[in-house]
Amino acid sequence: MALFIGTHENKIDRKGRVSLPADYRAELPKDDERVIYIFPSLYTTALEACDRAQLALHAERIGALDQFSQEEAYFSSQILAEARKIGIDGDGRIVLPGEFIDRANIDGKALFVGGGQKFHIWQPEAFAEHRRETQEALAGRTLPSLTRPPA
Amino acid sequence: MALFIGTHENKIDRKGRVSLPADYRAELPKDDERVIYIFPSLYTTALEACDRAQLALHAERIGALDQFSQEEAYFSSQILAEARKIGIDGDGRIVLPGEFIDRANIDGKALFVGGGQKFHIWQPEAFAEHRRETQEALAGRTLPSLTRPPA
DNA sequence: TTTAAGCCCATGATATTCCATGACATCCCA
DNA sequence: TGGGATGTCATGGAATATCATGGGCTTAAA
Repeated sequence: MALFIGTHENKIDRKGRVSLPADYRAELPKDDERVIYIFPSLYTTALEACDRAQLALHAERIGALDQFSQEEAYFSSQILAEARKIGIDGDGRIVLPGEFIDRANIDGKALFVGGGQKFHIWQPEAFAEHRRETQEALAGRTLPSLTRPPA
Repeated sequence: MALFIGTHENKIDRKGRVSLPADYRAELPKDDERVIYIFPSLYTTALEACDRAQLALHAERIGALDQFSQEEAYFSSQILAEARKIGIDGDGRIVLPGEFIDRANIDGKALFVGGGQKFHIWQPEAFAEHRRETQEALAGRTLPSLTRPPA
Protein backbone atom coordinates (compact mmCIF):
# COMPACT_ATOMS: atom_id res chain seq x y z
CA MET A 1 0.00 0.00 0.00
CA ALA A 2 1.36 3.37 -1.01
CA LEU A 3 2.04 5.93 1.72
CA PHE A 4 2.67 9.43 0.45
CA ILE A 5 4.02 11.68 3.16
CA GLY A 6 6.00 14.87 3.51
CA THR A 7 5.99 17.96 1.34
CA HIS A 8 8.27 18.77 -1.56
CA GLU A 9 8.42 21.91 -3.64
CA ASN A 10 9.67 21.30 -7.16
CA LYS A 11 10.16 23.49 -10.17
CA ILE A 12 8.18 23.19 -13.35
CA ASP A 13 10.36 23.76 -16.36
CA ARG A 14 9.24 25.51 -19.51
CA LYS A 15 8.09 22.22 -21.00
CA GLY A 16 5.73 21.66 -18.07
CA ARG A 17 7.85 18.94 -16.54
CA VAL A 18 8.15 18.44 -12.77
CA SER A 19 10.08 15.87 -10.80
CA LEU A 20 7.78 13.60 -8.87
CA PRO A 21 9.47 13.51 -5.45
CA ALA A 22 11.70 10.46 -5.11
CA ASP A 23 9.89 9.49 -1.90
CA TYR A 24 6.66 9.23 -3.82
CA ARG A 25 8.17 7.34 -6.70
CA ALA A 26 9.50 4.80 -4.23
CA GLU A 27 5.92 4.10 -3.13
CA LEU A 28 4.72 3.20 -6.60
CA PRO A 29 4.81 -0.34 -7.95
CA LYS A 30 8.01 -1.28 -9.80
CA ASP A 31 6.28 -2.88 -12.74
CA ASP A 32 4.16 -1.57 -15.59
CA GLU A 33 1.85 0.34 -13.29
CA ARG A 34 4.32 3.18 -12.77
CA VAL A 35 1.70 5.81 -13.39
CA ILE A 36 -0.33 8.15 -11.28
CA TYR A 37 -3.84 9.47 -11.72
CA ILE A 38 -4.63 13.13 -11.23
CA PHE A 39 -7.89 15.01 -10.96
CA PRO A 40 -8.97 18.37 -9.53
CA SER A 41 -9.81 18.25 -5.86
CA LEU A 42 -13.53 18.61 -5.26
CA TYR A 43 -13.23 21.18 -2.50
CA THR A 44 -10.00 23.08 -2.95
CA THR A 45 -7.97 24.56 -5.77
CA ALA A 46 -5.43 21.77 -5.49
CA LEU A 47 -5.01 18.72 -7.66
CA GLU A 48 -5.45 15.31 -6.17
CA ALA A 49 -3.31 12.35 -7.18
CA CYS A 50 -3.11 8.67 -6.35
CA ASP A 51 -1.88 5.39 -7.74
CA ARG A 52 -3.90 3.03 -9.86
CA ALA A 53 -5.05 0.85 -6.98
CA GLN A 54 -6.50 3.83 -5.16
CA LEU A 55 -8.29 5.14 -8.24
CA ALA A 56 -9.75 1.70 -8.76
CA LEU A 57 -11.10 1.95 -5.23
CA HIS A 58 -12.72 5.30 -6.02
CA ALA A 59 -14.29 3.78 -9.13
CA GLU A 60 -15.56 0.88 -7.08
CA ARG A 61 -17.15 3.16 -4.51
CA ILE A 62 -18.80 5.26 -7.16
CA GLY A 63 -19.99 2.11 -8.87
CA ALA A 64 -21.64 1.04 -5.64
CA LEU A 65 -23.88 4.11 -5.60
CA ASP A 66 -27.36 3.92 -7.05
CA GLN A 67 -27.03 3.78 -10.80
CA PHE A 68 -28.48 6.83 -12.53
CA SER A 69 -28.74 8.66 -9.24
CA GLN A 70 -27.58 12.27 -9.07
CA GLU A 71 -24.85 11.25 -6.67
CA GLU A 72 -23.47 8.69 -9.02
CA ALA A 73 -23.53 11.13 -11.90
CA TYR A 74 -21.87 13.80 -9.82
CA PHE A 75 -18.91 11.84 -8.51
CA SER A 76 -18.49 10.06 -11.77
CA SER A 77 -18.25 13.28 -13.72
CA GLN A 78 -16.14 15.08 -11.13
CA ILE A 79 -13.64 12.33 -10.53
CA LEU A 80 -13.67 9.63 -13.15
CA ALA A 81 -14.35 11.92 -16.08
CA GLU A 82 -11.80 14.49 -14.96
CA ALA A 83 -8.99 12.16 -13.99
CA ARG A 84 -5.99 11.70 -16.21
CA LYS A 85 -3.42 8.97 -16.28
CA ILE A 86 0.04 10.47 -16.07
CA GLY A 87 3.18 8.59 -16.97
CA ILE A 88 6.57 8.97 -15.32
CA ASP A 89 9.57 9.46 -17.55
CA GLY A 90 12.97 7.88 -17.18
CA ASP A 91 14.18 10.69 -14.96
CA GLY A 92 11.23 10.48 -12.58
CA ARG A 93 9.32 13.43 -13.96
CA ILE A 94 5.70 13.94 -14.90
CA VAL A 95 4.08 16.45 -17.22
CA LEU A 96 1.13 18.35 -15.81
CA PRO A 97 -1.55 19.03 -18.43
CA GLY A 98 -2.09 22.73 -19.02
CA GLU A 99 -5.71 22.66 -17.87
CA PHE A 100 -4.61 21.27 -14.50
CA ILE A 101 -1.89 23.87 -14.15
CA ASP A 102 -4.47 26.60 -14.78
CA ARG A 103 -7.02 25.03 -12.53
CA ALA A 104 -4.57 24.98 -9.61
CA ASN A 105 -3.06 28.41 -10.38
CA ILE A 106 0.34 26.83 -10.57
CA ASP A 107 3.12 28.98 -11.92
CA GLY A 108 6.70 27.84 -11.89
CA LYS A 109 6.61 25.82 -8.68
CA ALA A 110 4.48 22.91 -7.59
CA LEU A 111 4.09 21.82 -3.99
CA PHE A 112 3.57 18.12 -3.44
CA VAL A 113 1.74 17.48 -0.18
CA GLY A 114 1.54 13.94 1.16
CA GLY A 115 -1.81 12.69 2.41
CA GLY A 116 -1.40 8.96 2.96
CA GLN A 117 -2.93 7.00 0.11
CA LYS A 118 -3.16 10.16 -1.93
CA PHE A 119 -1.24 13.37 -2.33
CA HIS A 120 -2.10 16.86 -3.44
CA ILE A 121 -0.38 19.25 -5.78
CA TRP A 122 -0.72 22.89 -4.76
CA GLN A 123 0.35 26.28 -5.82
CA PRO A 124 2.69 26.84 -2.84
CA GLU A 125 1.09 29.96 -1.41
CA ALA A 126 -2.39 28.56 -1.83
CA PHE A 127 -1.41 25.66 0.36
CA ALA A 128 0.11 27.93 2.99
CA GLU A 129 -3.18 29.78 3.11
CA HIS A 130 -5.22 26.60 3.28
CA ARG A 131 -3.02 25.31 6.06
CA ARG A 132 -3.38 28.52 8.04
CA GLU A 133 -7.13 28.29 7.81
CA THR A 134 -7.43 24.72 9.03
CA GLN A 135 -4.89 25.37 11.73
CA GLU A 136 -6.78 28.37 13.06
CA ALA A 137 -9.96 26.41 13.12
CA LEU A 138 -8.57 23.45 15.03
CA ALA A 139 -5.25 24.33 16.66
CA GLY A 140 -4.75 22.98 20.14
CA ARG A 141 -8.00 21.14 20.21
CA THR A 142 -7.60 17.61 21.35
CA LEU A 143 -9.23 15.45 18.81
CA PRO A 144 -10.43 12.11 20.02
CA SER A 145 -11.14 10.91 16.53
CA LEU A 146 -7.69 9.51 16.06
CA THR A 147 -7.76 7.50 19.23
CA ARG A 148 -10.62 5.41 17.98
CA PRO A 149 -9.96 2.61 15.59
CA PRO A 150 -11.16 3.18 12.04
CA ALA A 151 -14.68 2.07 11.25
CA MET B 1 4.64 -4.89 17.02
CA ALA B 2 7.39 -2.50 17.95
CA LEU B 3 7.90 -1.55 21.60
CA PHE B 4 10.21 1.40 22.16
CA ILE B 5 11.25 1.81 25.78
CA GLY B 6 13.97 3.48 27.79
CA THR B 7 15.79 6.73 27.14
CA HIS B 8 19.07 7.31 25.34
CA GLU B 9 21.01 10.51 24.81
CA ASN B 10 23.09 10.55 21.64
CA LYS B 11 25.22 13.10 19.86
CA ILE B 12 24.26 14.72 16.60
CA ASP B 13 27.17 15.46 14.32
CA ARG B 14 27.35 18.50 12.09
CA LYS B 15 25.62 16.64 9.27
CA GLY B 16 22.62 15.96 11.46
CA ARG B 17 23.45 12.29 11.93
CA VAL B 18 22.52 10.50 15.15
CA SER B 19 22.74 6.88 16.14
CA LEU B 20 19.31 5.40 16.59
CA PRO B 21 19.60 3.54 19.90
CA ALA B 22 20.39 -0.13 19.30
CA ASP B 23 17.38 -1.09 21.43
CA TYR B 24 15.10 0.73 19.05
CA ARG B 25 16.73 -0.66 15.95
CA ALA B 26 16.15 -4.14 17.28
CA GLU B 27 12.41 -3.42 17.32
CA LEU B 28 12.25 -2.61 13.64
CA PRO B 29 11.57 -5.20 10.96
CA LYS B 30 14.64 -6.80 9.40
CA ASP B 31 13.47 -6.48 5.83
CA ASP B 32 13.10 -3.56 3.47
CA GLU B 33 10.98 -1.59 5.90
CA ARG B 34 13.94 -0.53 8.04
CA VAL B 35 12.79 3.05 8.16
CA ILE B 36 11.12 5.27 10.67
CA TYR B 37 8.72 8.13 10.19
CA ILE B 38 9.18 11.38 12.07
CA PHE B 39 6.90 14.37 12.48
CA PRO B 40 6.63 17.27 14.94
CA SER B 41 4.55 16.42 17.96
CA LEU B 42 1.19 18.17 17.91
CA TYR B 43 1.37 19.25 21.53
CA THR B 44 5.02 19.64 22.51
CA THR B 45 8.30 20.83 21.02
CA ALA B 46 9.46 17.24 20.61
CA LEU B 47 9.56 15.14 17.50
CA GLU B 48 7.46 12.03 17.31
CA ALA B 49 8.63 8.88 15.55
CA CYS B 50 7.17 5.50 14.71
CA ASP B 51 7.61 2.64 12.29
CA ARG B 52 5.84 2.25 9.00
CA ALA B 53 3.06 0.05 10.33
CA GLN B 54 2.14 2.66 12.91
CA LEU B 55 2.19 5.51 10.43
CA ALA B 56 0.04 3.47 8.05
CA LEU B 57 -2.42 3.14 10.93
CA HIS B 58 -2.43 6.90 11.42
CA ALA B 59 -3.03 7.36 7.70
CA GLU B 60 -5.85 4.86 7.81
CA ARG B 61 -7.53 6.61 10.70
CA ILE B 62 -7.19 9.98 9.05
CA GLY B 63 -8.54 8.49 5.85
CA ALA B 64 -11.56 7.23 7.75
CA LEU B 65 -12.55 10.76 8.79
CA ASP B 66 -15.03 12.62 6.64
CA GLN B 67 -13.22 13.57 3.48
CA PHE B 68 -12.54 17.26 3.22
CA SER B 69 -13.79 17.91 6.72
CA GLN B 70 -11.68 20.35 8.69
CA GLU B 71 -10.55 17.52 10.92
CA GLU B 72 -9.30 15.54 8.00
CA ALA B 73 -7.50 18.55 6.56
CA TYR B 74 -5.96 19.35 9.94
CA PHE B 75 -4.54 15.94 10.72
CA SER B 76 -3.47 15.42 7.19
CA SER B 77 -1.55 18.66 7.06
CA GLN B 78 -0.14 18.35 10.57
CA ILE B 79 0.89 14.72 10.43
CA LEU B 80 0.98 13.28 6.94
CA ALA B 81 2.25 16.40 5.23
CA GLU B 82 4.82 17.04 7.96
CA ALA B 83 6.08 13.50 8.36
CA ARG B 84 9.29 12.39 6.76
CA LYS B 85 10.50 8.93 5.96
CA ILE B 86 13.93 8.46 7.47
CA GLY B 87 16.21 5.65 6.46
CA ILE B 88 18.69 3.93 8.74
CA ASP B 89 22.22 3.68 7.41
CA GLY B 90 24.52 0.73 7.67
CA ASP B 91 25.87 1.98 10.97
CA GLY B 92 22.47 2.35 12.58
CA ARG B 93 22.22 6.10 12.19
CA ILE B 94 19.50 8.40 10.97
CA VAL B 95 19.79 11.90 9.61
CA LEU B 96 17.54 14.47 11.21
CA PRO B 97 16.44 17.11 8.70
CA GLY B 98 17.49 20.62 9.68
CA GLU B 99 13.92 21.85 9.98
CA PHE B 100 13.21 19.17 12.57
CA ILE B 101 16.37 19.99 14.50
CA ASP B 102 15.30 23.64 14.60
CA ARG B 103 11.73 22.83 15.43
CA ALA B 104 12.79 20.79 18.48
CA ASN B 105 15.54 23.22 19.51
CA ILE B 106 18.03 20.42 19.32
CA ASP B 107 21.66 21.39 19.51
CA GLY B 108 24.35 18.77 19.63
CA LYS B 109 22.47 16.17 21.64
CA ALA B 110 19.22 14.34 21.07
CA LEU B 111 17.28 12.50 23.74
CA PHE B 112 15.36 9.45 22.59
CA VAL B 113 12.41 8.78 24.88
CA GLY B 114 10.60 5.48 24.50
CA GLY B 115 6.83 5.57 24.40
CA GLY B 116 5.68 2.12 23.39
CA GLN B 117 4.56 2.08 19.78
CA LYS B 118 6.20 5.42 19.27
CA PHE B 119 9.11 7.34 20.67
CA HIS B 120 9.97 10.97 21.02
CA ILE B 121 13.11 12.89 20.25
CA TRP B 122 13.73 15.81 22.62
CA GLN B 123 16.22 18.50 23.28
CA PRO B 124 17.43 17.01 26.59
CA GLU B 125 16.64 19.98 28.85
CA ALA B 126 13.28 20.53 27.24
CA PHE B 127 12.37 16.98 28.16
CA ALA B 128 13.55 17.45 31.73
CA GLU B 129 11.31 20.49 31.99
CA HIS B 130 8.39 18.71 30.38
CA ARG B 131 8.87 15.81 32.74
CA ARG B 132 8.89 18.12 35.77
CA GLU B 133 5.68 19.76 34.67
CA THR B 134 3.72 16.60 34.08
CA GLN B 135 5.07 15.12 37.28
CA GLU B 136 3.94 18.09 39.35
CA ALA B 137 0.56 18.02 37.74
CA LEU B 138 -0.09 14.36 38.09
CA ALA B 139 2.11 12.96 40.86
CA GLY B 140 0.41 10.24 42.81
CA ARG B 141 -2.23 9.76 40.19
CA THR B 142 -3.09 6.15 39.60
CA LEU B 143 -3.25 4.69 36.17
CA PRO B 144 -6.80 3.99 35.11
CA SER B 145 -7.38 0.47 33.98
CA LEU B 146 -8.47 -0.19 30.50
CA THR B 147 -12.19 0.02 31.08
CA ARG B 148 -12.76 0.28 27.41
CA PRO B 149 -11.55 -2.48 25.18
CA PRO B 150 -8.20 -1.49 23.70
CA ALA B 151 -8.14 -0.65 19.99
C1' DT C 1 6.85 23.69 -40.70
C1' DT C 2 5.24 24.24 -36.16
C1' DT C 3 3.90 22.08 -31.81
C1' DA C 4 4.06 18.86 -28.57
C1' DA C 5 5.69 14.58 -26.40
C1' DG C 6 9.10 11.20 -25.40
C1' DC C 7 14.14 10.07 -24.70
C1' DC C 8 18.84 10.37 -23.50
C1' DC C 9 22.61 12.83 -21.47
C1' DA C 10 25.07 16.44 -18.44
C1' DT C 11 25.64 18.74 -14.01
C1' DG C 12 25.76 20.67 -9.33
C1' DA C 13 23.89 19.94 -4.97
C1' DT C 14 22.51 16.91 -1.61
C1' DA C 15 22.11 12.61 0.55
C1' DT C 16 23.74 8.01 1.32
C1' DT C 17 27.25 4.49 1.88
C1' DC C 18 31.69 2.86 3.23
C1' DC C 19 35.62 2.53 6.22
C1' DA C 20 38.20 3.62 10.59
C1' DT C 21 38.41 4.37 15.63
C1' DG C 22 37.75 4.37 20.60
C1' DA C 23 34.68 3.26 24.48
C1' DC C 24 32.17 -0.01 26.74
C1' DA C 25 30.10 -4.24 27.65
C1' DT C 26 30.05 -9.20 27.30
C1' DC C 27 32.12 -13.56 27.03
C1' DC C 28 35.37 -17.20 27.98
C1' DC C 29 38.71 -19.85 30.11
C1' DA C 30 42.29 -20.52 33.25
C1' DT D 1 37.23 -14.67 40.13
C1' DG D 2 40.28 -12.28 37.55
C1' DG D 3 41.61 -10.45 33.22
C1' DG D 4 42.37 -10.91 28.52
C1' DA D 5 39.80 -11.55 24.12
C1' DT D 6 35.86 -10.56 21.34
C1' DG D 7 31.76 -7.84 19.95
C1' DT D 8 28.75 -4.25 19.84
C1' DC D 9 27.92 0.46 19.76
C1' DA D 10 28.40 5.38 18.97
C1' DT D 11 30.99 8.56 16.37
C1' DG D 12 34.01 10.92 12.74
C1' DG D 13 35.60 11.67 8.03
C1' DA D 14 35.91 10.55 3.19
C1' DA D 15 34.14 8.35 -1.01
C1' DT D 16 30.15 7.38 -3.72
C1' DA D 17 25.43 7.45 -5.38
C1' DT D 18 21.00 9.75 -5.96
C1' DC D 19 18.12 13.59 -7.04
C1' DA D 20 16.30 17.66 -9.17
C1' DT D 21 16.90 20.30 -13.06
C1' DG D 22 18.32 21.97 -17.60
C1' DG D 23 19.24 21.23 -22.49
C1' DG D 24 19.20 18.86 -26.92
C1' DC D 25 17.61 15.35 -30.18
C1' DT D 26 14.28 12.43 -32.16
C1' DT D 27 9.45 11.04 -33.35
C1' DA D 28 4.73 11.83 -33.82
C1' DA D 29 0.83 14.52 -34.27
C1' DA D 30 -1.38 19.05 -36.12
